[in-house]
Amino acid sequence: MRATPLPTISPSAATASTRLTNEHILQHLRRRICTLQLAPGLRLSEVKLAQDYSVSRTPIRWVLNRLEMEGLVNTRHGSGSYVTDVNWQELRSIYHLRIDLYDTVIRLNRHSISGKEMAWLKDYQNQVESGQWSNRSLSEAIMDLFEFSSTLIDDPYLSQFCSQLYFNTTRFWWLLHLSKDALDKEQQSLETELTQLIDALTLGQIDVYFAVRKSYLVANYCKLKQLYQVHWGFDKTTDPTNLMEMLDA
Amino acid sequence: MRATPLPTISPSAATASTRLTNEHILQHLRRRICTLQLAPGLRLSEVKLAQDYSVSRTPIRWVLNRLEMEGLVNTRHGSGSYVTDVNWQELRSIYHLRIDLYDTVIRLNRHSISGKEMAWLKDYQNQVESGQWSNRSLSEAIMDLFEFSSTLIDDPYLSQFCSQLYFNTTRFWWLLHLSKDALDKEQQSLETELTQLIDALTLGQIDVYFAVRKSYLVANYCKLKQLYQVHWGFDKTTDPTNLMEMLDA
DNA sequence: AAATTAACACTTGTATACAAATATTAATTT
DNA sequence: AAATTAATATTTGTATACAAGTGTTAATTT
Repeated sequence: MRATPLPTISPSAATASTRLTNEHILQHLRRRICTLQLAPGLRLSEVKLAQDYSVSRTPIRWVLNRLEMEGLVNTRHGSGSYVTDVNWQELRSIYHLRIDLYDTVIRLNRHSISGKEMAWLKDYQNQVESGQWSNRSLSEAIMDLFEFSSTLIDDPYLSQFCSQLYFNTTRFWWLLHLSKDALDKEQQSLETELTQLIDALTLGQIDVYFAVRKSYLVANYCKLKQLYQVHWGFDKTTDPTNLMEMLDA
Repeated sequence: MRATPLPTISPSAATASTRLTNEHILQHLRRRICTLQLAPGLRLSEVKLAQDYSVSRTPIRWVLNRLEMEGLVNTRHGSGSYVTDVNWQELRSIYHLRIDLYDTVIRLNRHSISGKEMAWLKDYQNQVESGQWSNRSLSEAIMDLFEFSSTLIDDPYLSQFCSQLYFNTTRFWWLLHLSKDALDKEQQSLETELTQLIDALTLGQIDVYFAVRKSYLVANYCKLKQLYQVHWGFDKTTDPTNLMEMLDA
């Protein structure tokens, strides 16, 4: 169920025969941040991470640098590396940008679908329809779909940038899917989106594919916006409310 | 003449009292790459750079990692760190993306001009009109204007992304301005652009500011495209011609 | 003489000791 | 007892020795 398979080890039991590459550690740590296993505000100790992944501080520092560039971590000399938090204002900006960027992708992207890609998506669809989904597993599955979609963007700069913005918003997915009811609806929503996406690729219309993706992003943004307004009033532009406070409420 | 003043030392004579920060080294090295002082294909030795900037390999490796993420350097284990080269295909993609992104900036950016920014631009205009400009100095001045413009983009993600793309195209500026004649025309072009930019800011129309910037980017792209077509024929999509070969011709 | 192989020099990657900065705790002063 | 200050522990940043990989050169073999 993964576009790029992650090593299935738990980080604290990294006694695998082959040493983990820096890229693997980066992906693994990023996932843990994006799925809220590592909550905003949490301090990440370099020595602790080094022990967890059975490497020295040097590769860990490489990974933390990457995560800092991506905006997921904030390192302070003598203090620690902290998982970043985002307030509503910043979150809204990122969503607006992501929505607008989809138009750029639709205009510029000239990717032609391969059989392998088509097969991946159909296999993914089967697994989504047949599986039982928890909060966590569905969240990860949706990340898998995003990562697959980003491989359909030919321009490496654009693809990477879209991913970076995604990583900074996906943590808030949890805000919308705390209840069992919301989870079921999300699964249904994903299934209908998948049929549309497959239809688009079957016709070879990559632009339609991303148009569908965009519409679901907009829908998600609207839901989040509504949730925010219900709980904290309308358009407080100077609102410092961050993710952790929203989760607590 | 700099938005963010660089230390004026030459890198080999870094005997300054205060140690250079990593950020300074990064900016300095990036400038040297973007102005072709460090040509595409060149191998950068970590120990050599460490000596030049009077630091150990550790900060240098941090800088090279950043430059690799920006796409300006390519590091290979056991071999070296090489300044990247770009072929026409890739260059065109980046230009298309940059042009399209200006529309995103125009749509989303809500920056209000401060007196300080206005003053900077007018001072810049004075210096451009009064100064004598060589190839090198005009190239650096144009980079200064870009860096100033990017500070007018509020969204940090969008601003940084635009900068990254800029760094990957600006090296080709030299292709268009090898002759004294082209240089003079470029200076005149810059002067007229500046009056338009100042007019836009005076009226508080930041969107117009970036519309002007966009038009000059498009003009530059067209010039480059024309140059390419004259020398290497039309639309060879599989053309591996890179910057170094174009400069040689 | 040509091809192959082994030895060596050189470069980046990792691990680790130490330096600099920060956070915490204990001691001191008021 | 409260506030301040000094001492200590903890954390990230830097320098450096060593490991792993690469490229070149010289020796060896055919």
